[in-house]
Amino acid sequence: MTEDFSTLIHYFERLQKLSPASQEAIKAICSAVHIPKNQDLQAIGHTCKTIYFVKKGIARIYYYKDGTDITESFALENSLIARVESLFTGKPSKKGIQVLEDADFIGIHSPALFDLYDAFPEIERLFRKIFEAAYVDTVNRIESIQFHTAEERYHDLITSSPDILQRVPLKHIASYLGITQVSLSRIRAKGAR
Amino acid sequence: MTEDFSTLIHYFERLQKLSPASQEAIKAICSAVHIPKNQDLQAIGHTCKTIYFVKKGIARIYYYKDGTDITESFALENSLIARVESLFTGKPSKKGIQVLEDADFIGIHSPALFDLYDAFPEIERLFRKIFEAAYVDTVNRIESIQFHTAEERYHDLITSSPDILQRVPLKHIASYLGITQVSLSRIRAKGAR
DNA sequence: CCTACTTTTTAACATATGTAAAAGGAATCC
DNA sequence: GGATTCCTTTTACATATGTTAAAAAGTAGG
Repeated sequence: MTEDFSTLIHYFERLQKLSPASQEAIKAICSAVHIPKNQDLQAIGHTCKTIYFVKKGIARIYYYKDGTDITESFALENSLIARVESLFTGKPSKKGIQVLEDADFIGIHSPALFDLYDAFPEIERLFRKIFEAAYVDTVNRIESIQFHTAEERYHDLITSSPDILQRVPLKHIASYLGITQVSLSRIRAKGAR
Repeated sequence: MTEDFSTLIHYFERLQKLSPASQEAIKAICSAVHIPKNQDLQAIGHTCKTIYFVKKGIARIYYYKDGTDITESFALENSLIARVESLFTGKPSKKGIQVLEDADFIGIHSPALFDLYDAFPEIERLFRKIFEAAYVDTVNRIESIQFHTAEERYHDLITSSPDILQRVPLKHIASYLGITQVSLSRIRAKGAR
């Protein structure tokens, strides 16, 4: 095990102080994963048993709705990505994770992680905090989707992630915003006027 | 303390087995609250420090968006309600909780609850599970909002909560669905044809 | 460099939902 | 029980977004 998981431990420690024993326990269930652009990190139909940390690159969670490809979310550097609706229910996910730029991930094996909760309450606490924060983000996103126009959401997105336009195809941004490519094009044309 | 919190303990035990000591610790930070119809259980601007369990009645979380009253969610009997974006951040909430039918709640004081996490890991685990499940629901709700029409969401709602139509004003259902009363009326008229 | 493929834009038309105003119903209060 | 207020529906019109198709622009491979 020569891999360097310190980036991840550092990320975790900003949320929850971890004893050396906890840190080692976490590292022991991590693995490094490199995936080239346009490949799937996790396929549709697969039950999610790994939480990924993005060291480098971009990934997206996507699924098919009536035959069209929908992006549920993006994950950029220094963030976690997982299909929680499968992770927490144990059911196969209707969603996949695709890599949009050659990417380096750290994978955390979730059944092993959940086993650590008994021996290391601070690890359970860490992930409680992580998912509480993700939950709050998701509640706020509902407000954003439901009560802002697609145009407002587009401008919010490029404000919060200015480089995303250069890094992911517009069609994925359109489906992420809940609109068609055509609508997004119109919005962009309008903004350029 | 003559109050009966056994409904709540029973609700919790379906998710996580609790020792008698944990049960007593939880009961010690609970209180019974009765609120009449149309009153606020928690006001807008107040920092959320109580998680409520609905024993009887209906409540909704609401806020104002450009002056119009928006319902974020409903809570019926045998469910928990809290403004998580305030609960987990400690910031004042822009949302309030209003009672739509005379209601009986059990309030759980959240700072006291979070203090229990150190002494009772199984209580921390219980609430981790509760909020993980709520998180999954919220992720699924985004899919529902973004990729189903208002009409589909209306029919989904009355399928999953058939009695809600009789119990809450349509205007709240409309804003919950992300549409105007007028649109909801149109959808209902269409269905009756 | 040329071809093929993918992505993005543009155009024309259809539809769902929003806005505003008015009217009909239902509940509440004195 | 009449008046008032709130809730719901209806109408007419405006607008945003969807759908389909085609053109244009950009990208990748031989």
